[in-house]
Amino acid sequence: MRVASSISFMDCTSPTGRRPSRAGAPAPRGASPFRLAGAIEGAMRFSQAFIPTVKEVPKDAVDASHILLLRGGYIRMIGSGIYEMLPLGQRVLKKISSIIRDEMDASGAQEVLMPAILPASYFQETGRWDVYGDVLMRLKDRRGGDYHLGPTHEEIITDMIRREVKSYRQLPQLLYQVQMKYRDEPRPRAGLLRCREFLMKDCYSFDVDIDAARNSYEKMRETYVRIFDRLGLGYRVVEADSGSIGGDTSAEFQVLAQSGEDAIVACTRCDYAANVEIAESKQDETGDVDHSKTPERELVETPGAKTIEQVVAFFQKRDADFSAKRTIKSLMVAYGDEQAPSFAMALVRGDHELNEIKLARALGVDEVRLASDEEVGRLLRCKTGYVGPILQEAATFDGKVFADPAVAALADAVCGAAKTQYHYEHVALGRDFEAEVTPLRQVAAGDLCVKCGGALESYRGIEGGHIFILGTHYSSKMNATYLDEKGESVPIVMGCYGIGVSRLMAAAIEQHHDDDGIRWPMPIAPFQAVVLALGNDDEVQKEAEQIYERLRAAGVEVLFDDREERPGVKFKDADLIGIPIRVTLGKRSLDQGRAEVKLRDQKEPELFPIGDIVAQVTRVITEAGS
RNA sequence: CGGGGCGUAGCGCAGUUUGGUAGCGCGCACGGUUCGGGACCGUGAGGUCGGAGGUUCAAAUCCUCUCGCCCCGACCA
Repeated sequence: MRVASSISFMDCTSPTGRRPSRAGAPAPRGASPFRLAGAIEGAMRFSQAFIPTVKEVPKDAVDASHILLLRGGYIRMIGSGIYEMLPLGQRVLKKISSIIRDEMDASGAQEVLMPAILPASYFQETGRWDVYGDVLMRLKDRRGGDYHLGPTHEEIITDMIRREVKSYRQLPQLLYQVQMKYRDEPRPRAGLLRCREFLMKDCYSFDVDIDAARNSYEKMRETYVRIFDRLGLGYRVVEADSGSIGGDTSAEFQVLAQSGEDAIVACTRCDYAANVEIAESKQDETGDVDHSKTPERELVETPGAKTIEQVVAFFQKRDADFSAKRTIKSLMVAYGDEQAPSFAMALVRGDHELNEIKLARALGVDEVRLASDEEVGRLLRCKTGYVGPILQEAATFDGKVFADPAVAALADAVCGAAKTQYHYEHVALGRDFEAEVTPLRQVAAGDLCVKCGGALESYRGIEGGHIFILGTHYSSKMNATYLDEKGESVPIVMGCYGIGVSRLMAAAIEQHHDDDGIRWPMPIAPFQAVVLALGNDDEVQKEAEQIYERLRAAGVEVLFDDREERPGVKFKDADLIGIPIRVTLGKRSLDQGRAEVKLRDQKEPELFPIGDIVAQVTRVITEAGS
């Protein structure tokens, strides 16, 4: 065992593993006036910490953040999509939420805490008890009453507000909470990125009218920008679909990462950025398509050519220049009542993808789905793969047909003949078939920006935050009204603003890691620095301990690796856990009166006189900001 | 919900085809040697083979049912 240092009184436990006596603890914990900005309480000895790192890759983990959180001893899974936070994980969560709380408070929002377990009546009031379906974690109490765990809290907070707010004088209000949310996801995956229980900061604004609500929304947008900046994450604010939460205006804060679930496009020239679900690009030229020279339509037998790829391969045999850009992809979709669905046909150019959300909007419905093979057969009398807008006689389909502008721009195209094993050659919209022209396709890299005409780039992102103007969607359903100056009853205008706290912890790793482990941005690292004492030389141990004590006295969150482990083990663990600053002391450097400082982001260490270490470390932390 | 895969020691895996003493690596405990990038030698502890039922003299292994986990898709603030 190590020799106790005379200044180790602030330790959680003494080096002997026993608690220090009260009398020996002059400074109350958490009272250090020297704490650096962004620091949370705590320094720790590795030998006494609960940091169970593992060498081998857990078999069920695939994503970098999942693997590293498990290996680094941050989290453990106890059920599908349900995780425990170990001390390191909890520290990171605390740091992220304290930055969030700091900025939320600064924006004027007030923190509340609502229950996680909710009586069914609130969601029944807005219809979400049914709409949310299987995603709601439902329970019954002993008397058979219906309850559920909160997936989000619009109804509850709207109720809180409607009971108390009666007058315009009581508005605006801006309330938030940091709380566990529960969603029975169809498929939890990727560790903390998609859980059934997750930590979320949710905030709700209540305003007198839409203009005031826009103000709140703008204020939150700015607050979010400050939060994401402070977290040290690379992100884009993108226009987004509002989804099932309702409302019109919304923006997502997307943490950029190759492994992200969401595809987004961003302009290389201006600030336009959007989720591909709703992204638009500059309209393709559609005016004056000249098909006067287009040859007569021709029915071609195309055995086995079911996919665009196969069709292209078939026509390339005659014309080497033929490409998917000269084909029309025809898709049958079903919408409306699932018992008796309606059908529509969507046409996009062969090299484009259909955006179902855009099609749904064109149809004026919430969602559409691709028609089944059986449905296509019944409506068109042909197999999928040969669908086309020019129907054969036996077809019974009489729904709407929509075409993307890029299809309208084709003067001489190939499309399915709506007859199994056949395609048409030389067809053109307006001559051979009719369709309503509206943007339907998924925007892709290289398309032109709707705002400025610049080229769009594509990224992948992880949705870390989402802000919405809800309007009166909830307040009108729940009768949350106030009396205005004229004494008239008016529905409150709402907004809601979420940040996935636990998800951000994983997102940060997806964005910041290498082969050796995590590379935490300074503001959210569980510790700012780690001190490694190498070898079992008494002098080295003593000196390293002094450095550790001086760092903590200076307010640095520091982990002291005092374990009786070989150097390699300590280096590997330090890299894995991902602490930004590593201070290493070994016999060699001690003999020169020096210790080594290495940043997790850098390859090479730097040697400094031992007396300068504290200054160096605090300088790096200060420069990293938070 | 559709498709695929996997459940054997704390972790990672072999053993299942062809039924017959449950194994390996890591980790853990003890002793020794080592000590700047996951050391080495020796000794040792640790397993209802996911669960239930069945076939059999005999089941990790064959059959039936069931539970759980992962991946792809569908879905998703």
